[in-house]
Amino acid sequence: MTVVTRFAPSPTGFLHIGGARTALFNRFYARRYGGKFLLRIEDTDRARSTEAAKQAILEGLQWLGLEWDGEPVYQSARAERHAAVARALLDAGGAYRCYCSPEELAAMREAARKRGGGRLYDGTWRDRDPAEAPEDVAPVVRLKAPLDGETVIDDAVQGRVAVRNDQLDDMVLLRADGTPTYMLSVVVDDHDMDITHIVRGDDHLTNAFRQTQIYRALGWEAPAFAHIPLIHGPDGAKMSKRHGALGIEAYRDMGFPAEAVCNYLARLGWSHGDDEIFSMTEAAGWFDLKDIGRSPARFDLAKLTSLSAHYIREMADTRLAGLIEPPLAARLGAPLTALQRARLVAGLPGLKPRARTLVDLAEAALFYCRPRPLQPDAKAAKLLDGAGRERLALARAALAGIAGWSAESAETAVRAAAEAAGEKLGALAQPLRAALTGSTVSPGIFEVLDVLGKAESLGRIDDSLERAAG
RNA sequence: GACCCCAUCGUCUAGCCAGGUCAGGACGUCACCCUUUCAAGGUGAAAACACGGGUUCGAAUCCCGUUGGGGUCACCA
Repeated sequence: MTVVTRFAPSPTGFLHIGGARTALFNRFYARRYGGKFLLRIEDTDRARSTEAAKQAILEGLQWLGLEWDGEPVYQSARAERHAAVARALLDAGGAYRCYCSPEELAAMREAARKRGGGRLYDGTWRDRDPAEAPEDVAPVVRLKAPLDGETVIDDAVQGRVAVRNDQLDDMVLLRADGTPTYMLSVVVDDHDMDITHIVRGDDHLTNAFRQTQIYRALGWEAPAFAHIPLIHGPDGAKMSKRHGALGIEAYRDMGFPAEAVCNYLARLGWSHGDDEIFSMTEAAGWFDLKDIGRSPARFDLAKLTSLSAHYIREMADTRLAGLIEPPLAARLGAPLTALQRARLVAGLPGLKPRARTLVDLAEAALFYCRPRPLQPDAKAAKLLDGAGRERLALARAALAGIAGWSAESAETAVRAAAEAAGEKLGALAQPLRAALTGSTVSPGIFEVLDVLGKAESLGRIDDSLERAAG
């Protein structure tokens, strides 16, 4: 049997962190067993589904690198098939028409609450003679669910879970307007798409019982279920808009590389021994449902950030440059010139270990690309006053005499100048840093000198010297 | 409220199924080292089996209960 998994988001909002992880696990599982990973857009709620949300989901998946197999299936396009299945079930006696009014239903719900649980729907029309049907009421179609016994699902994550059938009522399959409900559509689609494993959030666990009853009524074999615990916000509460439930693109915009987000998400609820940092290919090779935990996890931005820093450090310079060029150009107000790009790539090795996100990195890289004269920040400006200016002049003189410009030769020259002046290296390095970068924080100063080149370096130093003099 | 699920450092987790380890790792925190700033890196430290009963020579591991957290209870998906 070929494994077929699916991710089935409803396009009523962005792709959130939990959905992304669900998609990731489904993809891992399909890859692990050489199967297929399908995408189904559950857009049957026309009132709430939006084109923008659909795009956000597709783009989010693509950004994360979670490509699906084949074309996405749109649930709304299959409504006629869903309804036909329900009508066939009706003809076979596995379902019936119910003419209850919303008021009657509300009363039943109230009665059930007073009773302290159990079935909501009291079965009024289950065995009633259809001849008694009121003529002016459009009926819904309900499943004739089993009254006693229990419905059991053997969940790959949760284990065997059983619910007594007297807790489950006759769910609506077809609305009064003839459109199928979610519960029916999901079952028909999963069946028609040959889904073998349904990996989804814990919040669907109770739906699994209802769906199992539909499968049974239809005489279809249910797929295997794996209900993964939800991701909670940092405070332990359910992820909601108030509690850090952002769209995946928000994390992209915060500067987290996609591989860091994937790696982080993979470790939330799933583990492979003590492995923390791994590629998605490795994870797919290791992945199995039995290694998914049963308890919910809290979202921890600090750990994501540390993974982000790791992937930035490890990333190839040219690729990294490509990722931060757009925001850099935006800050500069112009596209990068070849010279700026060359300096950027050359400066990246020193910049990388100092950045935690791509946003940090772009910000820190700005000084390599800024045109002269640089505008020093307040702390840097202070380093260029009085004594600092004199030491800077000392450093300039030492630098100006260098024949073969390199990080090493610059270091030799500046160290010698510091020693001659009876100063510590830092006394010359900090003013130099302020002049060269406009800041008090930067990569190693000799590396900066090297990347900038002799002419640009001396030019920036002179800019500072002149500013301090004037 | 009813039904269902869960419970190891602050967080993510290994260990649990097939009881015997100083309960391991990672993030974060703290200290020290390195050092031209800031990072990175290195070394080290503090930090957990929710509670109560069993079963057993022995329980984080098996059983029951309590407490705490979570999910679901629509003609939404």
